[in-house]
Amino acid sequence: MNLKELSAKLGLSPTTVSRALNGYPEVNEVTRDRVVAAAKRYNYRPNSRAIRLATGRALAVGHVIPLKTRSEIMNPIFSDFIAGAGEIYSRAGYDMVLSVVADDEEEDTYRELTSRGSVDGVIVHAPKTNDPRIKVLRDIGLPFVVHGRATGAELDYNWVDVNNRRAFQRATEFLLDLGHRRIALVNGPEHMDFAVRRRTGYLDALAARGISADPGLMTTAEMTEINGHRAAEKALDLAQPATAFLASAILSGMGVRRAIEGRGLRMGRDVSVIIFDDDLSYLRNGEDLPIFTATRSSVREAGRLSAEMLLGVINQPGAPPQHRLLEAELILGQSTGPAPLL
Amino acid sequence: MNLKELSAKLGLSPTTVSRALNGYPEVNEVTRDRVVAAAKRYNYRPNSRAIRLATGRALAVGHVIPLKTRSEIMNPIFSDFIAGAGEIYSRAGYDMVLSVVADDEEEDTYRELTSRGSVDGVIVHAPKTNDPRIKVLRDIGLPFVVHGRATGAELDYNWVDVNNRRAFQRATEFLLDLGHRRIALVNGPEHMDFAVRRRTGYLDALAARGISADPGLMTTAEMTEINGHRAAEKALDLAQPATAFLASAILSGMGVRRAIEGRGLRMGRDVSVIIFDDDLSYLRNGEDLPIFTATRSSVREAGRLSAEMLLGVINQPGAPPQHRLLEAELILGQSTGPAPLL
DNA sequence: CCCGCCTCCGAAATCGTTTACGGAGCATTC
DNA sequence: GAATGCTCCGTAAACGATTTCGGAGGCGGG
Repeated sequence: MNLKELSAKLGLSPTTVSRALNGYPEVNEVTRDRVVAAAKRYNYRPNSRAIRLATGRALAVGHVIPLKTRSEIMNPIFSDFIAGAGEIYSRAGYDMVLSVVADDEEEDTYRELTSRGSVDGVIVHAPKTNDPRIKVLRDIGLPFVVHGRATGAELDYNWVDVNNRRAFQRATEFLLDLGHRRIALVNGPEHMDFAVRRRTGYLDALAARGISADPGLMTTAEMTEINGHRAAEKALDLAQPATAFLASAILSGMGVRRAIEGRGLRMGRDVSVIIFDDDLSYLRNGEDLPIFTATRSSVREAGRLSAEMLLGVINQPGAPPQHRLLEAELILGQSTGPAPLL
Repeated sequence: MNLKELSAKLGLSPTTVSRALNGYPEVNEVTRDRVVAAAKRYNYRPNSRAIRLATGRALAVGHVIPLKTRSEIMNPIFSDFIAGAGEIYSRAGYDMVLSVVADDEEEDTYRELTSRGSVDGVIVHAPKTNDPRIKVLRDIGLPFVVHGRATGAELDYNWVDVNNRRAFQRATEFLLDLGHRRIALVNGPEHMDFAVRRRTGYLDALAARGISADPGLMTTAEMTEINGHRAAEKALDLAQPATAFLASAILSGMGVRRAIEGRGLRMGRDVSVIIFDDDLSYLRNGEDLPIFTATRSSVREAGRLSAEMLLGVINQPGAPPQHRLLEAELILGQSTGPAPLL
């Protein structure tokens, strides 16, 4: 059942039927009702392919995912972010198209997507410091929103980000207030922008108290359980071992916990741990009571906000760049306590 | 730069240019070369919206994701499966569109997707026993492939699945061979089809040795670290505690391990653990040496196979239903050993 | 020489919508 | 009573490709 057939059944022109269904004012209300009723009755749904061609819009947004052997982006964050964004898209009648491409094809993919007209905008995931994708997208003229920020980008752009620096600064201060002086940082990969910001926050807090950072207490690696475990082992083996940990992800935190308990120590009493909790649906930080004290910010919510921003940008081109800086909340769990007296 | 402009520049008709670029035989090779060169030179890329309308194909496949508050589908599996499938799609020039919808809207979404013509086929995720979606899709006539199987479906359909029953049967036998008699099953939610099959495998292996299953050793819940921990605590608290565990996911297994080590026991010596390892990119089972003994089957590979099957089904309608049953390999890690002597 | 076949190309319809433009009918205004 | 404006609807041209149908020209065969 297409528009022509429906209009024939109604004895109207396709124009009027189209206008009636799309809410245009130049159609009598009684005919509109008649049209709407018939559309429902005959189960008419406009062909999206035709709409897209006629309107020149793709009614779709893209998420480009570089398929690295190193798994940076295919990370636990991803599915929850997608879930949040997808919620907004489907509500707005937009499709979400995912492109999984080889690492070096990402730029080409953006060009393809625009010149073939398959998307109206994209979300940029996992920005690195000085990320080249931003310039490329600006040059192409494809609307985009970055989930995170890319320090060093010369041009302004749309982004949604968590205040990573502040979060880790607060977390560090909290540990310092508890008397901890040997605080280990179990950070993510530091070519990622968020990881740099978190380190900065950590260092700022230490500096503010006149404590010099110990490079031996700082590690950077992909945020897996194993890496967390390894980093904690190392920090606990030091002559002056760490009494507290700041972990960039709940998985790292789980590794840290395992290292602590593996030594017969108790987390929250002997050693304190704070994690960054993205509030993932299948990696919950406890149920009623949080296990880890954490800086928490829902990545699903970030997905929603990014999607909303992108749809806004698409529908009002020429508007000034938008920014949304979310503050992570500091939630108290069972993994922190006063520094043990020596 | 569209087809008309390009053909004007070449002094040819749009027809010939289209044919030249699409490899039709009725065009002289020298003109074809000329056309191809010009297309590259002017950076011409055919508008996908127009192609879709003209050919009547969507050149896209859908993945419908019910957005449950209970997070079943938004699970760790998801992103790796998507990565595998997306690889195949982009190689074939297909788009992958994700629809995140409320639980009760899934059927409507399928109808919408077909009648609006936005996809050529879909992948069905996380089938339950007697899953209603299969009948719906058959009725609609939309090509689909199920990742997993739905016991009790009356009609035949396309699927890609792991031999879950066999995997858990072998794992159980392996533990029995090591002398274990109190083997706990830490299963996933048993309205999911794969969970039922795994339980069957477990029970079959026990029955074959004349061991009656102890309901107190069997738990079923979402596969999180916390639930794994809880289940293990319970099984270790029994009067006759478990000496071995069979966990349905690596996350559950991590919880089991924590419970074991929390009691000062050592995994692999005092208590054995086997997990089902989906080979997730960010939840690796060790690095060189596997931590857990495991039945392993790459979910990313399953994504690839499902996508290939779906594209095949789309391009040869009317072909008989296809099936692909993958066998999980049993890999030896450090988490299993002979049952302790009493 | 004519017919038929093959090679190569073009005109025009088609896919199913949206939308610019115009026009009929009626009421209002001066 | 003519001009103007408003309401409501239709004609036809887009959108940018594919595809059906057919035709011009060259070549070989009878």
